[in-house]
Amino acid sequence: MRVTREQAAENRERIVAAASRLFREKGFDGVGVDAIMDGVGLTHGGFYAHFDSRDALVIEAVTHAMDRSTEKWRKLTEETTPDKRLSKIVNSYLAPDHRDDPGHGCAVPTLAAEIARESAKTRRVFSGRMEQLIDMLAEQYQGLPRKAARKQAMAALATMMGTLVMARVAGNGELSDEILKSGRDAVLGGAGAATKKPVKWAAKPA
Amino acid sequence: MRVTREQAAENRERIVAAASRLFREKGFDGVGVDAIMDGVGLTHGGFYAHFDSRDALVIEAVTHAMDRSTEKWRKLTEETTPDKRLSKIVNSYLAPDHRDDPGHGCAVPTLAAEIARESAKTRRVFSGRMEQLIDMLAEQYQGLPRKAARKQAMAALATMMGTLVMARVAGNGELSDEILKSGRDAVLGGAGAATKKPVKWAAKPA
DNA sequence: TGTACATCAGTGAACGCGCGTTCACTGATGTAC
DNA sequence: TGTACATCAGTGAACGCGCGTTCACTGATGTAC
Repeated sequence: MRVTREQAAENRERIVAAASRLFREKGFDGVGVDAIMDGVGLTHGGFYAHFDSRDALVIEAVTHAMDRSTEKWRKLTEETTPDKRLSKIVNSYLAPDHRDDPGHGCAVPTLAAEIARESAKTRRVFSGRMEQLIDMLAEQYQGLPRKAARKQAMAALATMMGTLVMARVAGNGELSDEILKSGRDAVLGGAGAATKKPVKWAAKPA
Repeated sequence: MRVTREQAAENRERIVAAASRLFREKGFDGVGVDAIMDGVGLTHGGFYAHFDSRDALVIEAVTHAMDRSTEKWRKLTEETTPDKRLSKIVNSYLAPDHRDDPGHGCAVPTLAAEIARESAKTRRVFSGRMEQLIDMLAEQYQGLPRKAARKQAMAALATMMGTLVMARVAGNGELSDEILKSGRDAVLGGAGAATKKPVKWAAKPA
């Protein structure tokens, strides 16, 4: 039975949102068209009224997830004073809540490794969104020249997403929390580390 | 037709090695039993003379890959003076050669995100091998107390594997090389950065 | 404003294909005498 | 050391299931007059 144009548009958006969440939770190969449409309360046959193929949805779902992350970081910075923005982002990213709920979290730790194996087109789209996150982080390194800030931002994102992946592998116990903390301290400068002054990241071996 | 016990044992090892490489290249869901056995020159039916199930092979293949990484790092440290060991490991890890050949590289960037979704048992096994890598890195932070060294090592591995994932998403062009360099400099202290003295990792925003 | 017709989002069955697993069979290896 | 039999790694066909996609159909929405 036909529905309103408006309703149809809303359904389409809900399919993208559901897919976006399910892919982050179970991976691209862990979720079928069936499960996605179930998650929206529709039947699988109707899927192709909205998308040419499952692959087309994959791209949309991933960009949707990435845009939500950018949005979230934007909100975080807006409600925080400039000197606390970096720590705000990093602490919310490397928090148990984020670790334990990949479906609503950043798509880089959950899907980037799989995207690295996808077509050049898909990788380019994702790459572009990754650079948006990098740019937002770079803005937080105001004390550094533009290029150096960008470099710090790249390494920060790599550390953040790598830390989250490793923490998730470790589960949610002591080791996992330890990993999260190591990531926070590495990016933010190690307040509360073993020594009084900030632990020097990349300390030279004795 | 039956083969020597010796031959059979060798075939088993070759199946594990082939699976290990193929999983790293294409992901757990990107390779079937068929393709693995093809890679060894056998037919798929014979697979079950060696393994109870495909899942059983997955665990063996992953530990195989991780043990090869540990072995490689061990060799690298043995042939290098203590003060250059960390940079030796990091530079070989964050090199274009490694980025462009995931099949023979570290399993953490290629498979950890997928393993995070596997059973607790699988995650525990992988976690244990990850800690071996962390321990080896921690040994390179001789100037720090045991706990601080371990913490640096965790963050270093997170940065290294995160950097590799992001570099692979970016392909193998300019952006990808830039990402690789940001990771090397972050872990090793930024020699060759925009400023003369090492860029302070985790520089406080102005 | 009301009526007749065209459109098309959504339904549910069906198709085709890939993949993990099973199984009867083969024939060289391993073992018992 | 040689012979007879049991074992079992490997073969290739077949099974069953899940999944992406197609399709005829439904009936409310949108449109033309």
